[in-house]
Amino acid sequence: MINQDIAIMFDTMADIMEIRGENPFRINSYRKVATILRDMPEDIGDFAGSHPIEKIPGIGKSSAAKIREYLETGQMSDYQKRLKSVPPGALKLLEIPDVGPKTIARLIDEKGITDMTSLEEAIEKGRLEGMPGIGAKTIQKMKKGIAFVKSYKGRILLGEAMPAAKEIIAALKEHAGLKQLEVAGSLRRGRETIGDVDILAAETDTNEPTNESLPCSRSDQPDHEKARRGRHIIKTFTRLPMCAETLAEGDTKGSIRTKSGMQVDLRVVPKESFGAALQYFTGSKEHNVKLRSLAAERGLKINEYGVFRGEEKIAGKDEESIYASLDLPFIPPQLREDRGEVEAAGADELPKLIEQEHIKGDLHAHCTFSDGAMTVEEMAHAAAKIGYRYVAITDHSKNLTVAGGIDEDELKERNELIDRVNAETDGFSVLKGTEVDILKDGSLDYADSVLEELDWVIASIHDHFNMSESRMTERIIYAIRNPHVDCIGHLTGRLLNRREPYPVTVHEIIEACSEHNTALELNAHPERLDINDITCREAKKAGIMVAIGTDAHTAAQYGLMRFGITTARRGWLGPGDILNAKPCGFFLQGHDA
DNA sequence: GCCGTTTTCGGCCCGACTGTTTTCAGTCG
Repeated sequence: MINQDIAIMFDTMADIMEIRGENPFRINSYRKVATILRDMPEDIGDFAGSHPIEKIPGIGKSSAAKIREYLETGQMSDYQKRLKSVPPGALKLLEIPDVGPKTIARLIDEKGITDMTSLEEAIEKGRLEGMPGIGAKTIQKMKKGIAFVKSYKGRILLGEAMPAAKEIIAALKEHAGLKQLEVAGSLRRGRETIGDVDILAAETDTNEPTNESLPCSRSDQPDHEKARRGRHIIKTFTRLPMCAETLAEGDTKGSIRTKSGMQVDLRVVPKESFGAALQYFTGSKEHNVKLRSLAAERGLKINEYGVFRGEEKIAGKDEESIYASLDLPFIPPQLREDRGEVEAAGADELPKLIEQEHIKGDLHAHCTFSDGAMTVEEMAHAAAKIGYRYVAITDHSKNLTVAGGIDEDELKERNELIDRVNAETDGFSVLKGTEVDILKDGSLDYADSVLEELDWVIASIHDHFNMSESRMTERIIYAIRNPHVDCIGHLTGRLLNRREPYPVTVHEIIEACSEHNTALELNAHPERLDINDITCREAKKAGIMVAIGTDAHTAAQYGLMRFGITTARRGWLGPGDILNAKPCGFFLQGHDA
């Protein structure tokens, strides 16, 4: 995708400028351009064909010219020039924790370091010793950091980070007697991958003054007493059983690496500032910057302790108060990416977002007929038990032999079983479904006469990933045109940290879906989250419905629905945009079942 | 480099922790 290619160039230029010590605000604007390009649903080349690039807020004349040059020539001369100004391996050094641009610049200029290998060598030979400001501890940290970068396997998946965070919160509640604890950061915003886990704790003390009008620094509490309590909480944190290494341990902040390699930061804040701190540490940075500029226009100042008019604290106990001080409604964490949510909130046009309670069923599940681990009955009972009204059993089709895909006879047998299960159940239905393979030429793995017997047809790609973008797109559109196809499964086939998405022109798919009234699946498995948040939002704009499915192969995986919901919320989707917020009857219309 | 219902120049968020420091720079979020 060309947007991603250009975004990487802008990010790389920003990295180089940091090492070269250029104006931080200029660097920031380069990073912003990269983010804008990544978040753009459409191809920047297509966009540039009909719009001036500099009309995009955040992209000015200078960046637009760079982008245009690349679109026209396949080259960006500023990028090439900047690349030559640092050793090619030096950028990788930025990934080492606690090693930043200033240090790297000195390593290059004073010691001739060019990459990770030469840095390791210099450390081994003691060549860094005696550098002013870089002592034994810093060198030791570098060594550890290099080992960490080498073992690094990518960002942590939402589905791994959330349970880990919950476990730590439970342990802190137990060992430190804390009541108010929340996940913050990108994990709270529900990003599909997370750099590190942020947790926020409020000090618990019944004697604490709660007078909102007092700035926190004028609390009756002696500072040393607060510091002592904070330190105690942080010490408890760094001694939790899951902690493998302590990275920092202060009065209000601690940082550990867990045994599974995750960095977890804990911050302790006064109770009366909990909302301000939660808002602040949830981010995103871009969202906060926007709020701060809104505050500045009103003569207010926001920091992690509250909202202040001069010395007077006017908000901070909860997040609602922070937004209210700016005359804004509460903005859900999943929207806080500076993608228009602050403006929408100001105009009272925030969408009503999908919630777990709106979900009436799961539209993607497997049973023992294909590669699932549980029977139709077991899957049905488990779904009914969590309060669903239906589940679609969507076994693989015969082409997908590795996953036990079933042929027409087996499908018929399974459908008869589903009929029997449904006959015995009240208020709950099993939908007769399939996840039918889209074959290489776009045709489907079952004939129309077979598909028309089913309540719910997901069509998915499971092979021939290496096609060109245009052929892959045609292949999927061919399937969309089949009137029996209700939904396209995991559109891009990506596996986070493991497999790149196959190339597909998303806006053409969306157009085709819109034309043929076909839904897109939001596969809720944390490795997939496919379609992603950006595509969700595009689908909504085009009026396409989204079906959240967990791809459950066992009943326990119904719980993955929450990650799908989070992603849908990030895509601004509400109950009206989600197919499985509809009642069961919606899926049975037109069928005999 | 970007932006402007005060502005075309001057601002762009800011506090905690660490290490190597005699008062602060670098890193991080």
